[in-house]
Amino acid sequence: MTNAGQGAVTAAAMPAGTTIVQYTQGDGSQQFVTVPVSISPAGEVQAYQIRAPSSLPAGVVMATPTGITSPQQLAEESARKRELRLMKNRYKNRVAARECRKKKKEYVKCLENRVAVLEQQNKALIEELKQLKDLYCHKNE
DNA sequence: TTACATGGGCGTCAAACGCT
DNA sequence: AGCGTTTGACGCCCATGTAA
Repeated sequence: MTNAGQGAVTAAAMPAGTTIVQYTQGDGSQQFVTVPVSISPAGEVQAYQIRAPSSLPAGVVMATPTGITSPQQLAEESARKRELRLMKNRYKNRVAARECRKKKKEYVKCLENRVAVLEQQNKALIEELKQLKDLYCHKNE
C-alpha cells in the first residue's frame, strides 16, 4: 500500500486491473480515485499509481463527499461506499482463503508425518512383543 | 491428434464464531 | 449489535493423463 502524499490510504483490488483508492486529505476530507493497479501472479497488490486530480487520465473517476446535496447524490455516495466496502472485503477474504488453504495443507502434511511415525512405532512394538514372547516360551521349556 | 476425465488451485459467498 | 476472521461449499479455470 502506498501513500497518496498526505493522509491514510485504503484500497480494494478490482479484477479489471483497476482499483478504487480512498484517501484522507490533510484537512480530513475523504477522496476517492480509481487507479490502475499492478497485481502479481500470486494475486498480491504490488503498487498503486495515484495522480493529482488535475492530471487524472481519461476514464478515471474521482468523487468527493463534500458538497453533496441531493438525495440522488447521497444514494450514489452510499452505493459507492458499499461497493468499496465489498471490494475490500473480497480482497481480505481472497487473502484469508489462501492462508486457510495453506494452513490446511500444512495440517494434512503434519498428520501424514504423524501417521508414518506411529506406524514405525507400532512395527517396533510388535517386534518387541514377539521377542519377549519367544524369550518367555524358552524360559518355560 | 482430439475429446473427455480428473485433480489442484483459486475467488467468492455464506455461515459460524469470537472479540469489543 | 456490529465487525473481523475462519472455513466449508460451490463453480471456474488450467494442466495432465488416457482412451479412441
